[in-house]
Amino acid sequence: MKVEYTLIKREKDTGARLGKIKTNYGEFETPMFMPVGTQGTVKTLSPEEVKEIGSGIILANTYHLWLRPGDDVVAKAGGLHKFMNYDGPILTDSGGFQVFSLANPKNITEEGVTFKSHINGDNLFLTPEKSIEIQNKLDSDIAMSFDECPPASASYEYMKKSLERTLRWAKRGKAVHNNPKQSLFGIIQGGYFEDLRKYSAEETVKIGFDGYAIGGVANDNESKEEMYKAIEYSTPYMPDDKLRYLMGVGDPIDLIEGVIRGVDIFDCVIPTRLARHGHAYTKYGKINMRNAKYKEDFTNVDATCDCYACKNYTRAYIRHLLVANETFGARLLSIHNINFLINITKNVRNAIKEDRLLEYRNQFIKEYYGEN
RNA sequence: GGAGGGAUAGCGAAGUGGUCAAACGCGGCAGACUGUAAAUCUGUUCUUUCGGGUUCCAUGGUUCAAAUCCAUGUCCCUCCA
Repeated sequence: MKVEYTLIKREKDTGARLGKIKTNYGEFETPMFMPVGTQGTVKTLSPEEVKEIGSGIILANTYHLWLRPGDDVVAKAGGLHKFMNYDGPILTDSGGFQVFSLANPKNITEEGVTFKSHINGDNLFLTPEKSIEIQNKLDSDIAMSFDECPPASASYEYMKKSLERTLRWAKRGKAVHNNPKQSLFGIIQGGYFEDLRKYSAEETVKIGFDGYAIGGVANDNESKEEMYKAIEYSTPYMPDDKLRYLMGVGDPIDLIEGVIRGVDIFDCVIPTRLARHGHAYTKYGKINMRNAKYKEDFTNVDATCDCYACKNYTRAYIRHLLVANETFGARLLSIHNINFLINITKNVRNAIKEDRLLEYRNQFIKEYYGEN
């Protein structure tokens, strides 16, 4: 089956959506945060741990799995779920973001994109058809259209040209998509230009997908205000009865602001990357757990947190692990940070149910950014 | 007893007359990170009232100028008896 989205209610002040999504691998409530497992693993965590944290769905990457171990290997294993022993829903990104993020030389033409493999420098050619074909084989629950994700600094003219090509790519991808169990999502581009976002959204919806994503907002150093506007420019044109996915966004406040603007799911590498780099989210802001001041801090990372790391380990111990380069430290913080974001989405869901989302947002900001 | 090598910042290690407050690595202290080329990257690390001040085992010397040359001492290492 395709994923089925049900809109349960809208929050009274903001219109934020509480929903439910059904997949072949179970259902979960939205808003939801999706941990990133680029190479078929949420770095340092087992699939069981990811599920225990309460994550409804994870993301894996077409580009990376195509290069290694290869989509054929995954297909032979029986698909990505079996290959990585994860029986929850999986969304695969199309490799489109890698067009933006991977090192040059790269050449973008109507036909597709020429990459240099980041692993061995091989020349690679990825097309919309190829991306969908790979995702069909990976057998994820949700495949993403192959898009171009231009830098935020791109000119209006380039953005327009790029977005139109992305629309043509979306059609081509849809035309070859042939996995009946897999949903296919379209991606809205258009940078921070209101008319381009509207145009991209309307045209993408016209093509017709099982869900829709907003792309190109987490590219480079845009301000949060710009990013929020790009979301506002997009969501009004996205259908009520389909899942809305904001790609690459995961700063705690951005999750809340995204939901307020009509978004259902998010993905982001940041909780796990920050964890590996020694940072932890807390109710009172982000902290660098490597700092000397935690050397003899025998409290847990976040007094309000009930995750495995916080229930069992102290800041002093985790700092020791980080400083000693022990992977267990990165693991504990990955558990904690993902838990923190998943918890935000849980709090957001409750706030929607109780029609107090703005109140929740304001309280969160006060505590997270306040002096404390 | 004899021959040779060495002592440089928290540690390891470059530098062998001026461009040296002294490369580089580690360690320390901070910062960044938003569809993961990311357990990565960046800054900083004698002292200072930012003018300077005091350094390269110790003491004395040569020189306009010494971490670098000379003398003596102390300690360490290797080899031969």
